[in-house]
Amino acid sequence: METRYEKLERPRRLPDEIAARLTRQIDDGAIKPGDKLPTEQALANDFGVARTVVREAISQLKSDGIINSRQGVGAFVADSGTRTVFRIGEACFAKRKELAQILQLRTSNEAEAAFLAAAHRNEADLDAMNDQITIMRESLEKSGATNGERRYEAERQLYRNIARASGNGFFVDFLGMLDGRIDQSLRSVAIKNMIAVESRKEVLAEHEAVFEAIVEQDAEAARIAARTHFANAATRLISRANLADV
Amino acid sequence: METRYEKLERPRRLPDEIAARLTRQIDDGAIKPGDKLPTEQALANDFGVARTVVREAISQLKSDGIINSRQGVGAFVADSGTRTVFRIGEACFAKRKELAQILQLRTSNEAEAAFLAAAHRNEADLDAMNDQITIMRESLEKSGATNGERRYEAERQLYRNIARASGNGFFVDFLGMLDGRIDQSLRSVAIKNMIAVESRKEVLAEHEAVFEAIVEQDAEAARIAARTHFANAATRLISRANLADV
DNA sequence: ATATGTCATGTTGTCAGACAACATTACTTA
DNA sequence: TAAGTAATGTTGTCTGACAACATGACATAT
Repeated sequence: METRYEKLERPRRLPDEIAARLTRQIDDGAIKPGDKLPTEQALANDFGVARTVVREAISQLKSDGIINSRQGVGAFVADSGTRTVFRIGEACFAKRKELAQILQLRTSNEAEAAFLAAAHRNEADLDAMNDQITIMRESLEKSGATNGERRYEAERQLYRNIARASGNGFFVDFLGMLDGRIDQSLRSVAIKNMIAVESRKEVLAEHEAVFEAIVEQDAEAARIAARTHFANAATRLISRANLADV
Repeated sequence: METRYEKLERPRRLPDEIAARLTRQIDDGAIKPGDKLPTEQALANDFGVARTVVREAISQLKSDGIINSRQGVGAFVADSGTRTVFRIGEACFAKRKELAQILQLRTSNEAEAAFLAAAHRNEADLDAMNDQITIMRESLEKSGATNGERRYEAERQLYRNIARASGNGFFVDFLGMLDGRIDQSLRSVAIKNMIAVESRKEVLAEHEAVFEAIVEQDAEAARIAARTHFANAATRLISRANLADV
C-alpha cells in the first residue's frame, strides 16, 4: 500500500505577505480610495524590510488596478471600480456561504457556455466531448481511487471542451480560472466525492443530458441540463467538504 | 463653451512592459508550461535593465499564477489551469469580435444577477434602484452632454445596485470589474450613445421592466428583461464604436 | 554495492545605498 | 500679477552584496 502525500506548500515571501496586508487594509476600508499610501521608505521601515520588497508588493497591487502610483508624488488607492482583474481569495473556499456563492457563479456561467456551445459546436468539438463521456462510461462500474480521479479529470475536460465549443474565449478563460481555483482548494474532497457517491449513474446521466442537448443543438435544453448538473454538484460538494459557518 | 479633454495616460514603466512581454510569450506558446525561464540576471541582461526591474515583473506574474518560482532553482511557467485571476487585455476592447464576446459574458452574468436579485432583494435595495430609475426619468427629455453622462452613470449605478441585491458578492465584484473595464475603454462612446440614441423611451422601458420584475419577485422575468437590455445595449455599443475587424 | 553525509555551484530572496526622473511648493523676478 | 526658478520630497532605476535554498557531484561509511 503506497500512501499518497499532497504537495506541500512553500512558505510565503515577504512581498506577497505585504501585498496581502495592504490589500486587506484597502478592502476593510482602513485606507480609502483616493488616500495616499505612506512612502515606500516609510512602509519599508514599518514592515522592517528593504524598499525593494515593498516595491514588489506595490507592483503587484498596481497590476491589479488596486493602486496607482505617480513618480515623484506617491501611491494612491484607486477607486474600487477601476480594478482590472477578478480574483477569489484562498480563504473563501473554506467558508460555506462564500463557497456556495462561488459555485453559484460557476453554475450560471457553465450553463451559459453550454447554451452557446449548442449553437456553435462543430464535429471536432463533439468528438472531444464524446471522448470524455466514453471514459466516464468505461470507468462507471470500477471502484478505487484511481478510477475516481479518472472520472474527475474526465468531467473537468468535458466542460472545458464545452466551454471551448461556445466559441467565446472569455468563457474559456473565466471558467478555466474558476475550475482551477476550485480544484486547487477542493480537489481531494471532490475526488472522494466521486468515489463515494452512490448515485453514479444519475450523475453520468446528467452529463449525457448536457451532451445530447448540444449534439441536438437544443440550446435551452443544454442550458437547463448544465445548470442542473452544476447545481447538484454544488450541493454534493458543500455537504461533503469540511467548511466553516462563519 | 468649455471643451473637455480626456485624462492622458502616463508612460508605461519598465516592469510592466517586461511583464507584458513575458505574458505574451507564454500566451503565444513560445514558452510552455513547465519550461524554466532564463535566470533573472540573464533576463536583466537581455532586456538591458536592472535585476530589480525583472523581479518586479516576475512578481506580477507570480501573483497572477502565471509562473511559479522556487528559491535556488528558478522560475517556471505554470499550467494554464492554475491561474488565479481573470483579466481582460486592453486590446480586446478595440476588436469587434472580442468586444462582442465580452459583452456576451456580461449580459449572461447581469441576467443571472437580476434573477437572484428578484429573490433576495429587500426594501433598501429597491429604494436604491428606484433612485436611479427616478434620475433616468427626470433626465429623459433633457438634452446635452451633461444629461447624457447623468443617464449613463445612473444606469451603471442601477445595475450595481441590482448586483448587490443578488446577495452574492462575487457577482458584485465580477460585474463591477467588467463594467469598470468597459467604462475605461468605451466611456466616451457609451455616453455619446446615450445622447444620440433616438429611442430613449424604449431604453428606459427596458430598465423599468427589469426593476418591476425585481419588485414583483418574478425572477424569470427579471432575467429575461436584463438579458434583453444588455443584448440591445451591446448591439448599440458595437455599432457605434470604432472597431477593428481583426 | 548501497546508502548516507558533505561540499561546490548556481539561483532566487533580501538588503543597502546611490542617483535619475518627476511633481509640487515656495520663492524670486520681471 | 504672472512667469520663471530653485528647493524638496517621492517614485523609478541601477549597482553590488550577501543570505537562503536546491541541486548534483563527490566522498565516506556500512
